[in-house]
Amino acid sequence: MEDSINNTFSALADPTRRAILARLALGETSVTELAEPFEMSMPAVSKHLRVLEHAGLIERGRQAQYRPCKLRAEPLRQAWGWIEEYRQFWEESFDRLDAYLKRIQADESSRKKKEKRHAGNKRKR
Amino acid sequence: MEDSINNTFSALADPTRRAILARLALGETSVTELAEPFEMSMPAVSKHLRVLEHAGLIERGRQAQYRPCKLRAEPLRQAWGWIEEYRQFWEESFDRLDAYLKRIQADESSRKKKEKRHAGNKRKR
DNA sequence: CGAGTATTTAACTCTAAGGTTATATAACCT
DNA sequence: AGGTTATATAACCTTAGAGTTAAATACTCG
Repeated sequence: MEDSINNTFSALADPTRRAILARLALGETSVTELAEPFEMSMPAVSKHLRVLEHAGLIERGRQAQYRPCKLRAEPLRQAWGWIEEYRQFWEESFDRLDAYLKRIQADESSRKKKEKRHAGNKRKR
Repeated sequence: MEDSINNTFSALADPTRRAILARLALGETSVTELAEPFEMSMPAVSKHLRVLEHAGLIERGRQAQYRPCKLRAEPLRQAWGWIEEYRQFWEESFDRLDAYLKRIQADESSRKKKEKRHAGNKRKR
């Protein structure tokens, strides 16, 4: 389980493999067709597929001499879930921006009310 | 940009680094404290931190002889966004289940209405 | 300044990852 | 059976990753 997320993330760390997944999102296809866009040998692609399969990100069938590959998104769901836990941290900046805008607004209105306060109004960073 | 997602995913592929991020989610802290839970040397942890920093997942400050680390979630947001694109694929099974349940329900009611239709009612898979 | 603490860098080892070419396997088609 | 197509495996090379220990650096404090 812990292991599976390792496999997922390390599978996703390679651009060739991400491209393969992107292609598979359009639909099941053969190894040869998957290999076509890449400037690398078939065995290299075959290895990438093995990694993806091992990570559970693809399934392979058999259809005549073809071994069609198909996306399996379950591990992506897990990875997504892991990252999701940190969501508050990237939304924080929006919160800060929001808070900042609110402060600005407050300043605007208080400046209108009492014009006396001068500009050097430092805030904690 | 393409590169940065490589760095993010490969940084996340290591359990030590994920644990470090989890710790940092609780708040900024020193390298020594980060290293404490792990059975590995300081230089090893230091290297992990360098990887995380290079991926933009942490920031480091200076405070006396300490070099406090702090979570930076922006790359997580990107990674999350990348995975998010595949969301429909892991939700598909729920959709299928949903569709299945609807079919069952339909069958139930139609069975009640006209009891004549027999069971071998194949559907496309 | 000099000792102590926190952290990084250097130099090295070991294993795994990603690629290659050449060869094997599997199923198809006469 | 024998040739063709699709894919996988074997054996190999090169580089990167994760660890180690030992030494350097960057501060603090008395």
